[in-house]
Amino acid sequence: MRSSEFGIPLDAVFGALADPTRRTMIRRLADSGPGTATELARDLPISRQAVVKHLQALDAAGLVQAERVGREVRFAATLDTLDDASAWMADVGAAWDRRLSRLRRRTR
Amino acid sequence: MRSSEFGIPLDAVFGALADPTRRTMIRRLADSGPGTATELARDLPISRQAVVKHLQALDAAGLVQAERVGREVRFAATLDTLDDASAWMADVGAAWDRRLSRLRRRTR
DNA sequence: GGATCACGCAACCATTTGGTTGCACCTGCG
DNA sequence: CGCAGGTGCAACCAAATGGTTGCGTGATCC
Repeated sequence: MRSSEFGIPLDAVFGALADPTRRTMIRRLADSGPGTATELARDLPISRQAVVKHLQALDAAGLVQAERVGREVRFAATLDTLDDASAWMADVGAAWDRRLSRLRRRTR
Repeated sequence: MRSSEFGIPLDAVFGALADPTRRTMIRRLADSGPGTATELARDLPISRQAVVKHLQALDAAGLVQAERVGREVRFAATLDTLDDASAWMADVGAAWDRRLSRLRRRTR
């Protein structure tokens, strides 16, 4: 099981997901479709600039993708990256389960 | 479809997973079995105290469980919590996919 | 009983993070 | 053209993070 070749972005992905505001944003983008920083900021208790910074974090993690449309910049969720994170978790979980069954077989 | 009732710990879980040292630790615990802070510190380039702090973070996230054995404290991985995180990601992914297929049906 | 080993607590430090405000720069529209 | 709306810096700030060191306490082993 070609485990363990997880790239560098895990830091960024988990880091991005660690913030509730950021989670809210990507959720919003995921089910209401792409939007601009200014739009996002309208629904949130923080300034547009704060939103921009969060979007940068999400972008760095590959969780969001920017596209310029005239004078505005629309951000869309790109959730392929979540797979890497899922894979990592599954991998650790597998190791643990493997160890447990090994033990179970041995003891009592 | 019991979606959306994700507890508070998502912050803690993703936050804990965001740090490479912490990921290394839980991986180590997952496939080499439980260990103490002092042991962990031997394999890592940081002090025991730093390891302790990381373990606190992992514990707060419910990713690790402490058990006192005589004069030492052994930490074991408890990965049920990962499921919550997985579920969250799956949920967002689902929303996104739903939206995509809705669009695909509509445009061209 | 005494030396030792692992742990717990606290102070302290540098850097990162999440947020703000102010202002300059484009781009589209009437 | 002129102006309004959206973006893009940059400076600045408080709090959280990841790390250190020093020292006190408690269990174990001979």
